[in-house]
Amino acid sequence: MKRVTIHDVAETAGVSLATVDRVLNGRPGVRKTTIEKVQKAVDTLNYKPDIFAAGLAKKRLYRFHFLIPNGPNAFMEDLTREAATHAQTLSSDRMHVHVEPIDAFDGHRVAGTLAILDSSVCDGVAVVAPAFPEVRAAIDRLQDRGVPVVTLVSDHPSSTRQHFVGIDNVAAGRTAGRLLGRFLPRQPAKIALVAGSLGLRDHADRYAGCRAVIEADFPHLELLKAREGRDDNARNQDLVQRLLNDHPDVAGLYNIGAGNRGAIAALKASGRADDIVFVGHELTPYTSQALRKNILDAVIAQDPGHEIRSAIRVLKALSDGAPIIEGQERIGIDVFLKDNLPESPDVTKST
Amino acid sequence: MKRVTIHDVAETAGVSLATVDRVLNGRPGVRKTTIEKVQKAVDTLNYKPDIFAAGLAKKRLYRFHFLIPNGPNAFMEDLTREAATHAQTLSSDRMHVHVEPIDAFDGHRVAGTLAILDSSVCDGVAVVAPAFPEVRAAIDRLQDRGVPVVTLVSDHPSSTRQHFVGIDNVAAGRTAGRLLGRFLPRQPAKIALVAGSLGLRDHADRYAGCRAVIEADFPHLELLKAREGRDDNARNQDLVQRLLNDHPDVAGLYNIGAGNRGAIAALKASGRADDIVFVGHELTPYTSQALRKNILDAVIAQDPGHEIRSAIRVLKALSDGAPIIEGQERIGIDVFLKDNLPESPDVTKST
DNA sequence: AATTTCTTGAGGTGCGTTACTCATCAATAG
DNA sequence: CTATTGATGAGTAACGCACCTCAAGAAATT
Repeated sequence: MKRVTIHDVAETAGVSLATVDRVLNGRPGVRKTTIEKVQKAVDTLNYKPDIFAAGLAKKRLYRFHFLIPNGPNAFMEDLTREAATHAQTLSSDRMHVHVEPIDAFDGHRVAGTLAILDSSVCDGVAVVAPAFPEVRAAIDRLQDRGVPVVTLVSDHPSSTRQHFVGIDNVAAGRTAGRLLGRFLPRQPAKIALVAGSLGLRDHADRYAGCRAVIEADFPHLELLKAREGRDDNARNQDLVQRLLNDHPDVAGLYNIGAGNRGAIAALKASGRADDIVFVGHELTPYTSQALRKNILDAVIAQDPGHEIRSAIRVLKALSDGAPIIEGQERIGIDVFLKDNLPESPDVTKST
Repeated sequence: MKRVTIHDVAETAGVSLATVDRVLNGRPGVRKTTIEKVQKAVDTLNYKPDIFAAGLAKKRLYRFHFLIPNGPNAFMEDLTREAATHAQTLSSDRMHVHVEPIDAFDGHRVAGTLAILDSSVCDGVAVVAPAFPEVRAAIDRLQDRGVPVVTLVSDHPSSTRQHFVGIDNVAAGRTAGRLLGRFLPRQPAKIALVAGSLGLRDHADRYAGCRAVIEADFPHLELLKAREGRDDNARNQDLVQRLLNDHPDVAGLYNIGAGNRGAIAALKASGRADDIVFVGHELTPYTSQALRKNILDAVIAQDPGHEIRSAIRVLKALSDGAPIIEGQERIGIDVFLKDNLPESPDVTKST
């Protein structure tokens, strides 16, 4: 069980240490046949470089920037908190995670933030990318400069980002639709929809997924036109209140985006919270409590901790040129009922 | 942004390198006041040892043994596969994960396997612990010998195991109960129950959770007496077939344990698959397909990949004497409908 | 044949810790 | 006053790899 070192590789390949080093680190000046000899030796010996020694010698440093929207959004706050927590924990692992709050509605500012980054200050970027063309362009340019970029939560499929860490929002919407369909009695009824903005890709995807399922499998249910509340609690409260007033026969409510607090308040005030099946997104102290109180009936969520850790793993792999284990990086669409809530609502303690 | 090394600590503490080393590694022969001086220097400089250098110098090796039941259980096979996959990946991280299949029904054999381990051959053990007193005793003895032990999937709360990696099965049962209650129409009906054995702690917990929810929130539903099929497909098929025959008014089915394949077959054969709400556990190729075909209506699951990774992290932390980040190690109770299934049914590829 | 270019060997240094040994020096006990 | 113990300094050899230099032989070019 002794470790295989470059010495062993050199010996069995019949070359010198220097040559092995040249091959292993892709340095020039080695004949093709020699390269193959070395590679064969590596394979037969199953040589793996010692990450400790390599890391030490390389003085490797992983400097990652996380751009996460600020603002009063509980989910983004969770993301930020998780990232900050890991920034602490991982500083001993030669990883410097820098969390930079961004204004998700100001594309130029975000693009500007991305524009000043390059490989001299940063080895990888994870960004919750607002869907502006200038942001997409900035991502592409960053990649050209050799900085790997992963998109977080919200994807930019047309950009050259190396990886997307997040959930399939169409599937999430389908899941919401099925829960609504199955929780509601099998009789004609209306379902009210509230979104942040259908201009946002994730919201549009969820909407499409939900609609597809309802139309296909629950044709007795009627989806009302989606109202846009910009993920704002006050606006959502107002919207839901009005929807409930205008439609006494609304039996279901799906909040596609954030701002559940407003919807919860309106539903509570209406006195119809028990009768209306309400499905929302993201686990927060508010949605947890609403689930416990039977105001919310189900929450579709993604785990911010998993997402941050996955993003870090992926960025590290990209920096190292290591392969990404797809199965490990798949973010699940979590379904929470009142019974399978995690024990503590605050995901992370300040330890 | 320069790295702080022990040299810096030694300098600002006004002591020698050797003394810093003694303090940092808890070696004897240092006066209390000196220890404090060093510690203060560490704090003010915010010194963190370089894991690369430390790992290299220490020639640290993490040898973990995973004892996982063999036999034709898809979930255990997944666990085994995940562990094996990580054994490969992590060998470069100086971790040697050894997977040892055990016979979960032979307590003495398992206890014997545990008995021959000690700190000279193994730095940590994760075991899917069969609920035999001799196994519990063996775990306790292993810990006494200085080998940290975590229980996996199935807990031994009364043993001295350092940690449990798995889900809260009462909550899982509650979740199943609520899904049944909400998916079924609000009218009197019977729910059939199949378990592996109510002598198994996890199964008993799930049963209790399900019963509690049904009785409290869905009193119009009647839970039939749980039949025990020993997680065996043939037996389960037989059981379900008989249950459906004997009770034409059965509207729901909850398979508490493994052996979904048998239940699925029986349900399919009965021609009542579409009408009966069927909730089961664990995501396998069979349950995935049954969900897609509307035979299964919901699957409660735990992610074997998460569990293996969590166990490894916990064992590593225990070996290092490092703290465990509870929030990160909490295993979620996953709910799968046909819409939020992971893309590929086989969780891991052979790369 | 002379010259240039390519390829390889030999060797060294540094990375930050760990885990030693050996030598001091002081305080304390006998 | 000496022997003993305790606390500390000083130094060093790994650990395995990355990266660099210098030199020399081989091959290709002119």
